[in-house]
Amino acid sequence: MGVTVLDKVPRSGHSSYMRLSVNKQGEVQQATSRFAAVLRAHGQRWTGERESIMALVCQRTGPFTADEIADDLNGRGLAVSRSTVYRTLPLLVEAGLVSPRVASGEEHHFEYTFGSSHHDHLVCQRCGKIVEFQFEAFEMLQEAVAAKYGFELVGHVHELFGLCEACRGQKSS
Amino acid sequence: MGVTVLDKVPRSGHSSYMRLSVNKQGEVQQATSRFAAVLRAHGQRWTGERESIMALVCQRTGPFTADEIADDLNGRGLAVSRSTVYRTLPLLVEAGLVSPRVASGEEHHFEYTFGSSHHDHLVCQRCGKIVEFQFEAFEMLQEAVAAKYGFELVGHVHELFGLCEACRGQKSS
DNA sequence: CTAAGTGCAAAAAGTTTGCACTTGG
DNA sequence: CCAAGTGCAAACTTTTTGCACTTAG
Repeated sequence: MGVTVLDKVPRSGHSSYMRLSVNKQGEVQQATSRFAAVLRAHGQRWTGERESIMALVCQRTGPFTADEIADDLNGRGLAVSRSTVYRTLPLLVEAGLVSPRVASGEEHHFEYTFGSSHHDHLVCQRCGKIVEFQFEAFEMLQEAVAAKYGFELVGHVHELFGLCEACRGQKSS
Repeated sequence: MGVTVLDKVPRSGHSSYMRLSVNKQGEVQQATSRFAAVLRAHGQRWTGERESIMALVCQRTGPFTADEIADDLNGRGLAVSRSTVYRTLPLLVEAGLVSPRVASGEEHHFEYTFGSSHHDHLVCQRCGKIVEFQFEAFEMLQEAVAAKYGFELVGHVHELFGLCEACRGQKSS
């Protein structure tokens, strides 16, 4: 059960860290070929733009928006238009590589959720602190529910909202 | 474990059913007084507009958008401006009466999630069919996770994505 | 080759804001 | 009373589209 505590969501920010662990690389490759396969199956094409987007998305560890991906891409000198990013993200969702996330009154958020690195969020409604958690039991139950209704599970969104320890004290601000 | 199968999300539609079961009425009252209390605690006011919005929101059984609420309100002859709805929904979220939901590329969705009538969703990515499910085990685990990190749980979002039985057949459309 | 994809700029959605007017406490 | 809330219209932000051009298969 891995845990990470972030201070507010780290939006945007051209964080040019393209270095990956060997382990992660394998996952990216797997994700990439899955995307390519899904596209092929739908008579769609594997383009350089889609590859760039995929690569970037795989690096992300937290929620991101379409706009952020576009900016990040351009920040790295990769010329991919905003429209293309907007057109590609839904494809990644369909392919089960990315999941939509709950947006708190702003734009839509997505998150890379392919492979083992999956986790869910516990969000403080007051200060915005996010705790990532992972519980095997949830994953198993989810599979069970999906199966019960004849669904093939592709992804999920699971966010818990509440007040963190610090904020519980000064409740009625 | 209650179950309901909807055919696509029933967006908008001025469905003027204001009739409530006695049981439901109690819940609405409880929700209303909670909202009033939270407002008071923050030095905010209990206005007719907020009451109208609350009442409407309590009737909703599925996801809705700010716009829908505004239209519905106006359809019932209640003059509440769109801005006010946009300004009120976040308050309802803070009060723990409403939870944000995952939006699939459109506007932001919310859902009334106060009281016992709570349920989660299983959504087909291809045809949009939604199955509502409720599993006690999830609720309990969620409380456990929140407690583990010192959070007081207010609400949650839990949506499963996949392909329904019908859509699994014609996968590569 | 030619259907699918892309970029651009324009349009459409969706959401927020400033300001003068109301109103709850 | 007066700080908080509201409506309206304008401003903004985010997302979608039409179209001419490019390109993967």
